Amino acid sequence: MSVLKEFNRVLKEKGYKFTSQRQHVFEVVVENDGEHLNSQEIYELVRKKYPEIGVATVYRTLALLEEMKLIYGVDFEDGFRRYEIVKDDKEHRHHHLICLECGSIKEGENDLLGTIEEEILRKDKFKVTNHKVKFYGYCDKCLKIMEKNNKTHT
Amino acid sequence: MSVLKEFNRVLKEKGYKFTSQRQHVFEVVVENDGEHLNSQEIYELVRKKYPEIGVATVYRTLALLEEMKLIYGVDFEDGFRRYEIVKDDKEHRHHHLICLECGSIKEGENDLLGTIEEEILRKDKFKVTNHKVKFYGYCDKCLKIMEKNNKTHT
DNA sequence: ACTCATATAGGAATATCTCCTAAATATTCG
DNA sequence: CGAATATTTAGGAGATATTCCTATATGAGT
Repeated sequence: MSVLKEFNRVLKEKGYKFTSQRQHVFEVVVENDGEHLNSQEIYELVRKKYPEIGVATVYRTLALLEEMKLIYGVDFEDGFRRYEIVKDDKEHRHHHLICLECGSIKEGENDLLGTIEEEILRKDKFKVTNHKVKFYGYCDKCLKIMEKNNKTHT
Repeated sequence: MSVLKEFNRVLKEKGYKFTSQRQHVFEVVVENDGEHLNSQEIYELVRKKYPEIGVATVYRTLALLEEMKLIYGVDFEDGFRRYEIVKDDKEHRHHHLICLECGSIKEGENDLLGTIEEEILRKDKFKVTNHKVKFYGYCDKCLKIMEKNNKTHT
């Protein structure tokens, strides 16, 4: 699995050790891409394959992975820090569409915000290097359900 | 002070009571607009004027104010939930510019994101009703300092 | 003022996450 | 391979932010 080799390589490059704990945590995050797992959930999943692992190690490893820009922590305001994989090696250029009805989280298109960031540089003299963007509203599915309910009500 | 009367009116409208605790919490948030106070800081400030207040009451009141859409909680990932006043009575249409160098938080222009939200409706079939947007980067001041340091280095 | 539902204080409880330390382990070098 | 060494880990204690619990207090309507 080349993604693991790459992980090993980046670790060594930065002088970190390649331990089985780190490997397992990384694997779980990779295998559950798109799930937005939180630390607890990752801990539970890792324990299935590596029962001896400690909570602190999971937290440490997640922090390390984030520092290495392999993963990315998002706060969906549910009390947990949730993680996802960084896809491109540049910046975390994407955003989330969070449905207020069903709670689903969809990842949005990249690059929508580029022009805005230029405008911010012009207007506010602020050089944007990254962003965390969450749009709240209603997903396609829930919109349709709500429309139908409205019709039956009238 | 008409803002307090308005507060009283909205409380009654929703069947909530106008207590001095709620009044003091609300006042502190209003008086420190732009400061992005967290719950602890609000608690401390309220205690100066109303020493008997309890922590739980402050949390409850902040949750109530947020539910009433009078204030708005933001997570700057420093471990605290921070609050600011909702200015327009519609949506929280603004964003934050967070400097990675000095940690300053500036509030950005409204309405920058309107066109993007239209595009999201078209492309993703997702109806946006609100957003939480944080841009990370470097503020004017820090950019200048960094430029200067670069020059002296070469 | 009386009534009653709601709100509060205060502390205990919970939950997430971090710190601490002795033991374990990855990596390097001979 | 095996020894040396610095890093990493497990496990639990600790820290911190927030919520829950309950008897008491208080606002609002009559």
